Amino acid sequence: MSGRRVTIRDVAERADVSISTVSHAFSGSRPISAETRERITRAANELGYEPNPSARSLRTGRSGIVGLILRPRFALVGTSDRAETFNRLVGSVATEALRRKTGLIHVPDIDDPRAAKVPMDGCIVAHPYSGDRVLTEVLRRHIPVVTVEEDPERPELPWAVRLDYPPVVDRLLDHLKRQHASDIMLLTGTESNAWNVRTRESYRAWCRTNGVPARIDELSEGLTHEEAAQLIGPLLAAPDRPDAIVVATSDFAALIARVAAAQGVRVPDELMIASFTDSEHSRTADPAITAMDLNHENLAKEAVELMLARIAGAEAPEKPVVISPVLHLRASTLRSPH
Amino acid sequence: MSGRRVTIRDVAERADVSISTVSHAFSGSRPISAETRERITRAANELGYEPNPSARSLRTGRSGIVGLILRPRFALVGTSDRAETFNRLVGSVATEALRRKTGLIHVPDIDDPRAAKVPMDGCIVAHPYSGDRVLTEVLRRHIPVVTVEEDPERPELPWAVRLDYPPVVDRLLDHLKRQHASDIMLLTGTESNAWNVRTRESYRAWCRTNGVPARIDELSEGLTHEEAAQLIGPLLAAPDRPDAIVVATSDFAALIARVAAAQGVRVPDELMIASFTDSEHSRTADPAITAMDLNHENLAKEAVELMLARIAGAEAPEKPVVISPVLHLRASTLRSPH
DNA sequence: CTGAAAGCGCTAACAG
DNA sequence: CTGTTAGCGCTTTCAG
Repeated sequence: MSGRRVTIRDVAERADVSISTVSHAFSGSRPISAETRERITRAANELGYEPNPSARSLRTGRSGIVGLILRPRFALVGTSDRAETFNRLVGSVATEALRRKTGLIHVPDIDDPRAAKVPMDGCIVAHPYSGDRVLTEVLRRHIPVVTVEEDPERPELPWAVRLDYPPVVDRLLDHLKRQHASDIMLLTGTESNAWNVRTRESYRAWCRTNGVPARIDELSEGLTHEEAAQLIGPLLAAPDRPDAIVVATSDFAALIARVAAAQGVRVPDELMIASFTDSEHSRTADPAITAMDLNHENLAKEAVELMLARIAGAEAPEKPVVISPVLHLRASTLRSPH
Repeated sequence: MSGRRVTIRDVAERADVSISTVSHAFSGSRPISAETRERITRAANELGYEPNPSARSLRTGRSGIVGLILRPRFALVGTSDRAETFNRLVGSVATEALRRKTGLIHVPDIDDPRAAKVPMDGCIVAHPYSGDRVLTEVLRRHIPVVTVEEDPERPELPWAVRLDYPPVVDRLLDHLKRQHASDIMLLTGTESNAWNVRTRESYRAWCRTNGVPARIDELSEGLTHEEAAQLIGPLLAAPDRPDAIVVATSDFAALIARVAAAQGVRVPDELMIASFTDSEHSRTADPAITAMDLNHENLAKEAVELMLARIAGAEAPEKPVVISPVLHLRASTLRSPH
């Protein structure tokens, strides 16, 4: 093909200037006469010159690339609720990184020794688990890290963007109570991340405050819809069926709505349903399902901003950045006044 | 923080060997005595040494990173059918890249001058448009490229993995005909990529062969469900309603099924429905919808393999690699024998 | 089996 | 305003 890559030296030669002049012409880091700049630009274009990013990084100590590690194990292989979550977050981070002129590299598994080590200035770890193994490794390597949601066992890491669940969970539960729910059940996820841990805590606290017994069961994020349906069917048929269910994932919320319809349980009159993620499933279910939106766009925006600040040498913030989830009240929890 | 990054020099000093010995100990590219190797390994661990990827790339001329450019503009912002497609492809490419010890970098917009230039050995461009602008730019820069699906205007590029639509489209249409469809309508997408262009061509060819008029209308991939429903409603209410609709995207197929149900049009007896992507929507629709699966996993696998071969200096293949889409016949096109 | 040294392409002092 | 030069950290000849 094209014999050799063209370097800054070739451009300098052709424009009849020194290589440092070429370098500065590109970076704009010192004044260059219009005429010289013009000659350099032409030479570069004619030769098809592109600066070598590795050489630049080696010299400057910066690659202009941040890594993204998405921890939830069901992000890729799970159902479409997880897929949509994954998508929105990755998409938002990518968009924001682009806006900030920063490359984004997908780091599938940092401590797979086979994985190519890539030059990153820092790394965003999204939705870490309790005592997250990968987060530990990144810290050990002294890679500047920002987390999206905190590691529940390491709440002290200040370089984090987190969601403030309690007020929103309270608002949801208060709302259900006002709609005359008397037996609100929580179907929590089984992954040990902040989303599950914190929402569960908030639910428990609310129950305590309101003097009602907590009623919690698990519905793993990893279940297929078939498996989940197997568990939901009996629950809705049981004599002690709750009159409101808050379920972690929105696709299972939609599934509950379908099972309820099949069993002749009326939503919201006999059963209210809400979920802790929002997606196509909750929006288009019949009836539409009340859901807490995780505000991925803002999480991503703040995370990238924090990352760049950290790379630029900013002081550690006092506290993590706090984002509020957004509650969408929909028909599944709106009983008509009798 | 940690004063300075630790380099190969520090390790050499501490292990009391030369830096070249350290280098070779890591790369295994020449015999090292067990004892020396042991000293080096210990020193490296104690110091927390990690080779600098930029220095390595600069020296070797390889970064071990390939870029992924996903072209369809609705991949990120579109509905969940597009999201699922995006997901499966990115996920599959990432997985395969990992298996091959290759880093994967997300390239959002190659010719945005603001975007950081990243070191990539090559670049996968997925689902290019006709005369794709970004593909042109990548070629101009002499970046080794492999496309997933061909640019319809550049079918001659041999470094491509493509889907072989005609046989599968024929099988689908033959199947519909055997189920006594007499008026099969195609609702094609409006994006000018191979998927739309080739399936449309195949449909036209089949109509010609079978001596029936082609009946094509457009349904843009960019429409919201509401907008699409506005167009579908009248179509199903019209006196010349087709008795089978093949629609590009699976979520619109599911939407058609819902609109049909609402209008009392029985599927599949009065109307058969099929789609040219498969997703959660087609699988879980009622009735489940016949769909063509784009086989993203195999596309990704072959694309990564081709990319690595190309980087390694392999000869250009004679022809693109050809993958077959997979047809899933489901209830939406299975009429009970009368 | 090990060491010395050249240099990948670029940036940033420093010196005009 | 422009040129010279010293490395960034690593791999890889070439010599032992």
